[in-house]
Amino acid sequence: MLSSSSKYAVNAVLYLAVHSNDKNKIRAKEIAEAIKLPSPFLSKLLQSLSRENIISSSKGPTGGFYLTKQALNTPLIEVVNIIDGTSRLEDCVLGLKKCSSEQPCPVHYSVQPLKQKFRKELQENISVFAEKVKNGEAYLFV
Amino acid sequence: MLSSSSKYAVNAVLYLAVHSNDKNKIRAKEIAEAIKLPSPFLSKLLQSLSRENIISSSKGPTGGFYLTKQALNTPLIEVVNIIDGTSRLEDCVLGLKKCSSEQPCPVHYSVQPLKQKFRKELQENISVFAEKVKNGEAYLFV
DNA sequence: TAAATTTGGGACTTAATTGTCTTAATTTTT
DNA sequence: AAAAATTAAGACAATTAAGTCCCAAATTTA
Ligand code: FES
Ligand code: FES
Repeated sequence: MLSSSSKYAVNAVLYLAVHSNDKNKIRAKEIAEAIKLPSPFLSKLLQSLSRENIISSSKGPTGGFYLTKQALNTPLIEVVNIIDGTSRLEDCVLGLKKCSSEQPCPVHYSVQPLKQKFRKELQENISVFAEKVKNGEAYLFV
Repeated sequence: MLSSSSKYAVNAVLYLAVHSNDKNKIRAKEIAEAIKLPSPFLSKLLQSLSRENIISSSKGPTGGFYLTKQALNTPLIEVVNIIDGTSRLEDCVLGLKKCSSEQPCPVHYSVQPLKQKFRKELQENISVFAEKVKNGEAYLFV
């Protein structure tokens, strides 16, 4: 449902949400080891997110990636949108040019409401999902 | 959410459900033209479905692909399962080895029920979706 | 029986995604 | 000022998905 890249990106962002802040930056390599991922590839994803100001970064020794307090209030879906674009979650499931009730495909009324709810659930802020990890309700990279 | 291949396959199967029967077989080329798809590629998809007995086929002139009456009672999701496998709709959205409530990822409780409903909706028989096309409630390949 | 038509199967090509590597720019420490 | 550590950027390689092609097998028609 999501590309591998955006799965990695979401995991990494939630890892940052749990472990980092502006006083405690985390190197790409550390995250990559934690979530068992090739570090150069993760770096590229983090750079994309940083370029779009979803996460923050700083160079040099003691540098790394981190989330500011206000960044925690970003809807999680924005991470997906930057890596995958929006079409994956919005396009017609059967490939029609446009997903609409004017010209619905045969499965439209069965699945369109679910697609919409899916996007809505991912509109929750990063902090909401990070909180679940912090208090042991949910797990990353297992 | 589905691969391009299984989108094509579902479209083609529903086209057959609407237009074919054991007395009226349809050539791959005709379907490919109707749903605007490269015919050799569609042929391979139809052959996979035929091998798994989701659809029927016969060779030679007057040959082609078709759906028997009982084939109309196949759950639509089987088409997807044959082309994509089941994992795409069952695996953890964030890429955990296993999607489960014992070891849930941070978005599990938000999206797992939706994934399940999605699969359930596609359990409806092929005939149910074909009927919508026949009576003008839904459209193929637009 | 021969020719024509269609599916079946597999090798091959192309395109997209995923992953790696090299070098530059920035910052900190010494 | 120099060295070390880190992100930034982009070229390159490998893998997977998508699409093409060729020829064999089966069936119908003449
Ligand atoms: S038209 Fe196909 S999902 Fe909406
Ligand atoms: S564990 Fe991630 S969706 Fe169920």
